[in-house]
Amino acid sequence: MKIKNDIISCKTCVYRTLLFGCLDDIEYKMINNARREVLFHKGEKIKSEFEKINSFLYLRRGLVKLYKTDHTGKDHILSINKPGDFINLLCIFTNETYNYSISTLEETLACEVDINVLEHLIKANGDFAISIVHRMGHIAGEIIESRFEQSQQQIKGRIASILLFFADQVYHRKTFELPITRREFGELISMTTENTIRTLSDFNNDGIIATKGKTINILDYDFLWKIKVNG
Amino acid sequence: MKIKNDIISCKTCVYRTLLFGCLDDIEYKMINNARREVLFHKGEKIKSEFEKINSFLYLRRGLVKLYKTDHTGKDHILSINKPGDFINLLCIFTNETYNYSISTLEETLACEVDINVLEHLIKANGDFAISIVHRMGHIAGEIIESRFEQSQQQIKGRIASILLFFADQVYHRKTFELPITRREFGELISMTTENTIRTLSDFNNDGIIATKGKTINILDYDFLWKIKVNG
DNA sequence: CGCGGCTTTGATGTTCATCAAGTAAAGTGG
DNA sequence: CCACTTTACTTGATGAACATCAAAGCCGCG
Repeated sequence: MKIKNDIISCKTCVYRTLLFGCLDDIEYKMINNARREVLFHKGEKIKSEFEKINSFLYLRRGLVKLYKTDHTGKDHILSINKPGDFINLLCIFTNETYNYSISTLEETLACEVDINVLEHLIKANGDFAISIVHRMGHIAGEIIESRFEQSQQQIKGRIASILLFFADQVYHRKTFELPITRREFGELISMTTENTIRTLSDFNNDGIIATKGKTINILDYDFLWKIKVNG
Repeated sequence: MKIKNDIISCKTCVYRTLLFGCLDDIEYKMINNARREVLFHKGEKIKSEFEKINSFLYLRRGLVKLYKTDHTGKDHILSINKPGDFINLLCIFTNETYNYSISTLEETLACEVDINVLEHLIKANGDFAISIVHRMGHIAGEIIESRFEQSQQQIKGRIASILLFFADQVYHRKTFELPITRREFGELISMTTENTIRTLSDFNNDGIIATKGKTINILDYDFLWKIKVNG
């Protein structure tokens, strides 16, 4: 972890309008003053479950996983978050602790804002409060939707969903380097490493994708969508 | 559905302090004026997925299920909500539509508050905004936790969890009438009706519970808890 | 009384986890 | 830089968990 000193102003941040668009200049300066940029290298743990929440976090660059460890020591990945995501917004104002851990999958640049300043602004600026509540609703909706989707899918559908997630939401390309191991892939879809590998091999043999190590090339995008939706 | 005219004042409502404790008298009257009590009979659909959200709902009495229907027509129950729960708080301020349907499992009395009034109060009263955001965080935390739990459990653990949920959270008794059918039980734990019945029969034969139709009597509470935690 | 939905049990097959074993790749210390 | 250790990846065999199909009893309701 490295705290950056040559931090970029929020004014040039493409993600600024996502959440802070309704702040006036003075309020906005408060955020900027209470803010620090932090650079994490790959594989670093940003936050631990049960750690006290004292900042608001969002990603400028990189990729992280949100996960929980069960009593047998096995990890379960809740979601993978990308630039623009507010990785702790949903649980931030509970006055409690994180209910998941966060680790980086790539070198990651994050903004960290003092939670007290955010709380002050929610109290002071009604429009900002509304925008926070809106944003929380959207994040919750995504969680509900992904849970609903997974409960209908078998392993092929779940693998297809994750591959399409990386292609459409993260890399915006049909060829990309998978940022997670096969084991993490399994932890993300609640399947074993072995069956995850087997299914990826099946997709490869069937000509739906081409795999070479961590490189994935989606050959039949439409068919992958059919698998995602139907199974 | 029946709109009650002899509505009870919020002042005597035991659930009032849960969310409206920080409102002053004038604000509180605004809520009260924008509020109506609605009585639904058993099996009634309160809200449909894709319906526009225009009110805030919470339960005074009764029991409801939140669920989604998939493209094959099969229902998936997201959660069962009891008095005191804010059944649409998490998705309410998205300016969008419900992302699940809500139906009653028993005769249910609900309070419905105009969403515009709530939005106005969030903007005007900072402490109220904070309490809303806190409450949303807690609800989200419960969803994340239940998802994490389910991903580790097989059918026996999931059945045990639901039985303990009804005993501990809903009825506060070890003997109760199951408010859902066996099919709905399956929809709640993402298992088939047949295997749900089989497992309940196993628990019955093993002397962990005693079942007679919809009546459930938990005989070995501690063992049920072990099943919930270990599998 | 007959129909439809709920419940239950059994038989069968599919999906997935587990165990085992081996190869490849990546990190580690001398 | 190389030997060594660890971690990641892969395939196969086996059994457990679960879905599906079928059939029958039960119960409430028009």
